[in-house]
Amino acid sequence: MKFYNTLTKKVEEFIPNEPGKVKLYTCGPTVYHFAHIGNLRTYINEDILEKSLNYVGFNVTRCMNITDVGHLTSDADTGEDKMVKGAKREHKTVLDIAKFYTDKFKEDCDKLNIKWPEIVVPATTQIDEYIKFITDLENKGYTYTAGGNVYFDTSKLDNYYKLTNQNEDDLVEAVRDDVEVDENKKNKNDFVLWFTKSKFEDQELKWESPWGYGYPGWHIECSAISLKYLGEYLDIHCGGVDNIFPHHTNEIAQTESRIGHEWCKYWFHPEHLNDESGKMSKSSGEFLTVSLLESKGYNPLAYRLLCLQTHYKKQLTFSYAALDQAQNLYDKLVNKVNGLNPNNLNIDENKVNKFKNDFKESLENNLNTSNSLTTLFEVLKSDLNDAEKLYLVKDFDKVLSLNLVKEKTQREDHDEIMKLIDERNEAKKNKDFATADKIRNDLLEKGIILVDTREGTTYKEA
RNA sequence: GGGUCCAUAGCCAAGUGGUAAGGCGUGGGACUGCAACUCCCUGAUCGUUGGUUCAAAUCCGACUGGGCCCUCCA
Repeated sequence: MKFYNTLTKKVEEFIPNEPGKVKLYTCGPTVYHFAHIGNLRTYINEDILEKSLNYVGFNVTRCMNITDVGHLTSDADTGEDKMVKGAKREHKTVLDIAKFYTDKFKEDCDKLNIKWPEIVVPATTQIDEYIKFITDLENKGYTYTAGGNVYFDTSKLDNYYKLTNQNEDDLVEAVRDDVEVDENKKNKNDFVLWFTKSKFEDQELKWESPWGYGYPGWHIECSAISLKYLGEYLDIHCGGVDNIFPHHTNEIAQTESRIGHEWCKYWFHPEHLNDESGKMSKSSGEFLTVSLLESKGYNPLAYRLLCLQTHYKKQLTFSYAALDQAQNLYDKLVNKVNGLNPNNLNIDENKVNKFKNDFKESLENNLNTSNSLTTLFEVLKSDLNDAEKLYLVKDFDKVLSLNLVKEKTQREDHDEIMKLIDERNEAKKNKDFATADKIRNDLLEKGIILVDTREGTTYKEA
């Protein structure tokens, strides 16, 4: 298995610390609002990574945090906390908001067939861990206190920038207009581990600590949760590209300072979904959620398919034209797959294995999902028998997760429908097309689509 | 200013040195009472420009054009 490693800037063969086992950490969502489909693209690609690792034989343990504390608004560094803002908007407490949007996020993941990690940890449940973590760093001399806050002193590190190839001289402070320079920092890339002096007046969640009543910095949660649940040797750390600096850079700094050795060898960063103007955001442009797509008649899995057609290291610009294409393709795939009739056919292992191998090689080659889809199309076009095709579709769908095979459970009114089909065929024979079309349309209104084939007429559900 | 990702037909795209996969759409055809479904056929010399090479979309340089990051973010 090879994939692009941000740490080395190369596509590399993946070798876990323990043969056959993978410890995978993914940065989770900040649950102050609905996720948009751009957020979800990252999780789709991380899902593909996890399932591909499983497909080629690894045993994956995955952990994800839920950020429910301490994040700024998108508007200004000096503004309200995102969580607080969400709470005010909806007249709820911060933790109610977090619960609500965590549930919504999980629903979106379910609709997109993104597997929910076995370990999911809300940040607010681990305050003791952060305090232990920061105390350790303090004892080792990596911190200082200024202006009421505890900072990490990056000058103690030789290779703070190993993830990004930057250097301190070229770093521009407060490059965004809405960010203020923090005068308390000794070095421009130092960052806060524990706040007691909030930038926002109304930070709602605070805890007692050795440094005073306050709340954790923005980076400590992922480090602490990862160490606690996955140990000192992490195999892969994931997150959207926007996390590379400063979030992941700071995670490496504090974690390796604490444990005293290299922490994680592989860093996986899928690219963003953009809209015409660039990075998709919740505050500008159309707020594209899974629910919105559904309300417009799209299947969420058509969006998943759209993502899989593109490589994860390539930015994708969202358009309804592209989504329409994906929806068309999705419908065609489902039609083809469900037209297969595997009864009483045997599976020839040799013929099947050739395709399985192609599929696997595509995934192993830096998660080339576009090519793995091509293998799927080739299977459906090939001269394999229907049992073999269905077997492969099911096998591929372990990774693709597009629900291509609809389980056929017979409807209660099956006999009734078949009777109507007979009546329609009788009418057709008598050239009474008015009656024939009426039967077809009546059934369509009930969500039943008639399918005429050479072998006769069947039906399917819309 | 620095870092980083990208640039292939109308659209989505694969391609990692040997002379352009696949998909959607379009157009044509088969099937059909008409349709839907399905099936067949149908298109590009790869942002520009130098260079390396017998050979480059693929390697190197320059340029152009996009996106992202430089303390919220997926």
